[in-house]
Amino acid sequence: MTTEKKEEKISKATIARMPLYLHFLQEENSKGTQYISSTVIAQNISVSSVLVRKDLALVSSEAGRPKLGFGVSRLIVDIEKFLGYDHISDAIVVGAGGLGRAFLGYEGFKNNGLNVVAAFDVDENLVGASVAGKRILHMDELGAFVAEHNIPLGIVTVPKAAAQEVVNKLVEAGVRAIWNFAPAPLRVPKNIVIKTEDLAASLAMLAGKLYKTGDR
Amino acid sequence: MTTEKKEEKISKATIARMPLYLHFLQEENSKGTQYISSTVIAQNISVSSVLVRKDLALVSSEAGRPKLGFGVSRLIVDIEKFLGYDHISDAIVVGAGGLGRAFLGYEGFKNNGLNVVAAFDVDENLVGASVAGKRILHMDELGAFVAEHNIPLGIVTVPKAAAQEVVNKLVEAGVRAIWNFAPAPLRVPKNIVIKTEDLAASLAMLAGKLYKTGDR
DNA sequence: TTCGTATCGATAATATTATATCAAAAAGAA
DNA sequence: TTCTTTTTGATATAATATTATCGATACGAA
Repeated sequence: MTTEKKEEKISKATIARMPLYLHFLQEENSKGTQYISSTVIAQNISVSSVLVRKDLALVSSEAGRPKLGFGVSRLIVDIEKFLGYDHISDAIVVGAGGLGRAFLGYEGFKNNGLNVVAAFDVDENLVGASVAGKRILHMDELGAFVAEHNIPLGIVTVPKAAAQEVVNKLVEAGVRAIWNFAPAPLRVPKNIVIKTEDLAASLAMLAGKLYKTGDR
Repeated sequence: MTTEKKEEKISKATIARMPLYLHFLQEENSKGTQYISSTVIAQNISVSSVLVRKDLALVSSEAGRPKLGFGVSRLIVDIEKFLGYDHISDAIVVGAGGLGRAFLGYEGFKNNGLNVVAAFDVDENLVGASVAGKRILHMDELGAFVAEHNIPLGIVTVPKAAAQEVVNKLVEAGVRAIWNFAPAPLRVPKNIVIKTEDLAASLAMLAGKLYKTGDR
């Protein structure tokens, strides 16, 4: 079945709105709402209704119906599929510090299709311990583990100085994507997908907005 | 001296690039580089040189010099000032779960002008404990603490269900900005600055890019 | 001192993203 | 069935962000 789904370029801004749509739709769904209009969605997400329709048209093959709106459950399925929430994939965390252990202990990402299965570190005091039933293993075991379990995603929570080296090891081990929380821009081969979570930049925006309010 | 600095609207995209510029400039500075051209910066940040000049013009009053480029140390000072890294302000964390304790234990944000001084929770098993010398207090003490220490920023790391209530308490207590890590859109009065860190959306972008590479 | 050149900063052109407008579709009432 | 109304989806417009172009500046060499 060569569905030949035209893979149009979907902007980051649109992707970023998808979880908002999804969240609201799930809420409505649990209230028993069957159909919903773009106007209602728009008001709750604080965007324009036209934008809602454009966004939804990009990820859902089912068109909205005049006078009725969009089918809530169908939208949920389509958005979840688009976001990859419909198939859970495994991930490992490298760096078992505070943030790394938080990832180990947090089950919430299962709702986002993400299952963290183990952590890795070089600190002998941490290696061997478990958090929420998930082991902390030594970095030396990383390569074999990734290969054996075919892990597609590595989450990097090590200090800045170690980040590039860790990323190299992950790439070598065979992960296809990296979610980086170290405050450093990293270099990866072109076929590897990387997203650096720049909390400093976020904080900067917060500070910037505070500044604009004058009260600093 | 009414400098009357025209506070132009600086886009989020520009603000997000500032930490990248800063990081690179600090690296160059430590290597002893005195002057640097927009072209060189552009190559390292992977943006166009024109954009670099535009961005820098927005935050630095000192102009670049033809044939030489921009003064590195001066740029660092100006960017840090713009980002608010030059004056450290205090913050509290609400929710002493994995992520909340990670914030308590992480000193790195001091470089970004942020000092986390205490955490709050309702769990009696956590209240009274300390992480990295910082106390975990009971939610009931939040109001008095914020008022007494004049805390401007609250970091929310509670589960989704509790997030709105916590935010209300923070606002009532008198914080002026909120950094929200709960996966929920929250309502705040207009004079309060809020930034929701939507990790689900980030993850979605990662998944989206992976999808585009076809190898899913 | 003069010249050649690297670099900036201003302006114009393009690309991207969001909003406004409106004809067409279809549910539900009369 | 026919009419009214809501809502979609397509197209046009506007706003924003990025890139291209080019004259002006000043460093450093001759």
